[in-house]
Amino acid sequence: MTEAQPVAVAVSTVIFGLREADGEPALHLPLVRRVREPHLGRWALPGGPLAPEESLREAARRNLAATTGLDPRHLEQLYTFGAVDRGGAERLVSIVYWALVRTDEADRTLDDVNVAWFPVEALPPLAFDHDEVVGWAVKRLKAKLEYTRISHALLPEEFTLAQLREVHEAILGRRLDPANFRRRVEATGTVTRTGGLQSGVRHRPPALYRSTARQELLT
Amino acid sequence: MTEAQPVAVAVSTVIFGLREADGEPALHLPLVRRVREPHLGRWALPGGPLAPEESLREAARRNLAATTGLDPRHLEQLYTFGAVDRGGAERLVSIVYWALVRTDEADRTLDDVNVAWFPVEALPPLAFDHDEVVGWAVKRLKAKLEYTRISHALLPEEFTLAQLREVHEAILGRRLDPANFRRRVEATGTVTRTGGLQSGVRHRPPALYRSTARQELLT
DNA sequence: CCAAAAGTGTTAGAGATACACCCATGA
DNA sequence: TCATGGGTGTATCTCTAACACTTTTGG
Repeated sequence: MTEAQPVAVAVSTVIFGLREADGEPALHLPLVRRVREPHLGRWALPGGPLAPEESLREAARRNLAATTGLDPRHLEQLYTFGAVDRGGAERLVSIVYWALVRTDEADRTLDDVNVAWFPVEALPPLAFDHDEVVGWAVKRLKAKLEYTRISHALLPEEFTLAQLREVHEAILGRRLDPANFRRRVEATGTVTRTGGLQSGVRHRPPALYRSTARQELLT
Repeated sequence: MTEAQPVAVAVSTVIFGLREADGEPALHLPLVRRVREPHLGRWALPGGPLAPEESLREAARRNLAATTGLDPRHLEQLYTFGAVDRGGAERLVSIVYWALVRTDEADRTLDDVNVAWFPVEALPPLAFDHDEVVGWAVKRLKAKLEYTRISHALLPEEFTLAQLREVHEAILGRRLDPANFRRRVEATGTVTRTGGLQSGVRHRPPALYRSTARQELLT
């Protein structure tokens, strides 16, 4: 199981961030326009070849930084695609990661005509089988929302429960009852009150929370 | 993202099957003894290099058949490991699948001194980081048991609910209430009564069931 | 005072769990 | 007939969803 193979290995990443759309936060992701064949001119997931001396995770992070200038709060392997007819002439095995970046960070994307954010609900035609890949990533994100606290990775250090709820609403695509959401989150113990209040709003000032310090479980 | 890389790609598989241990079914998996360096003589997961003209899934199935002679009822990608220091001198990316084989099939394993079944609870020291890999696979199996019907893949076409329950008990490592298990399974609609009864037992003959025909959702 | 969202209380329903009890068979 | 697991009934508990209601701010 150690023979060399004429197989190219690349790492790509599906990057999620929240951006305003129609006055409400909506799930977006950055794409890069391909500048060479195959699929020249099409939008694609940021990615590139695996360097011999870096781990898969490092490759994902490096590519992510190189193409978008972003530093993800969450980074996790999604799936490895390796169908024989995936596009180019030679055999390509593509290891896909998915990442979450903070809302405020998502606005600091590198300024490049070949990089742009798109709402997940309205993506352009993508190169290769990247449509399918994005679909998987969205599915995984929704699932993990239910039993982990990855949603914190999309918010700044301090946040209100309403902000956290809006994140969940944007990802799940449906409204959540504020009262029940509050109780459910507080019961999990994943958030802690900072003691501060958010002022400047024209209603009762909401309490600020932060993610409870705990051992991060890498997946 | 299409440059050739000096990286070897291999596919390995964690194969689960049920075998008797202390009169009760227990989760087992087959291992192969390494016949070359590195880790010569150690037990390892069956695997081998990816051939240029086969899909990842095909590679897993081929390797599985070649080393154990088995044909899995369930086969699913688990994770891709690619740390730089994973063992050999050269860089190796290892795509791991996990599989389930039927109990009756598991007894027909190829007769080879370098292939043997071990109970998951008492594995020998494994080559590379295969201990960790097996741990992940077990975790995934337990999780999927709750919300899919993969457990059927470990049983013959027709089975009693007691057999199905024993499968779950063996994997989860704890007893389940027969009455509640029955109702829960029947409520999901994943099983159908064949109309037959299992005779020869010295108590009320249990009804036979089969897995409800339905679109298989590949993961 | 009024609008708006924060935050609390309460009730009804669904699903899980524990366990009592009857049923059908082989020995 | 008895032991054994198959199979049914049922009370309890927990969790969730729905929604009424009180609180606290800015305008």
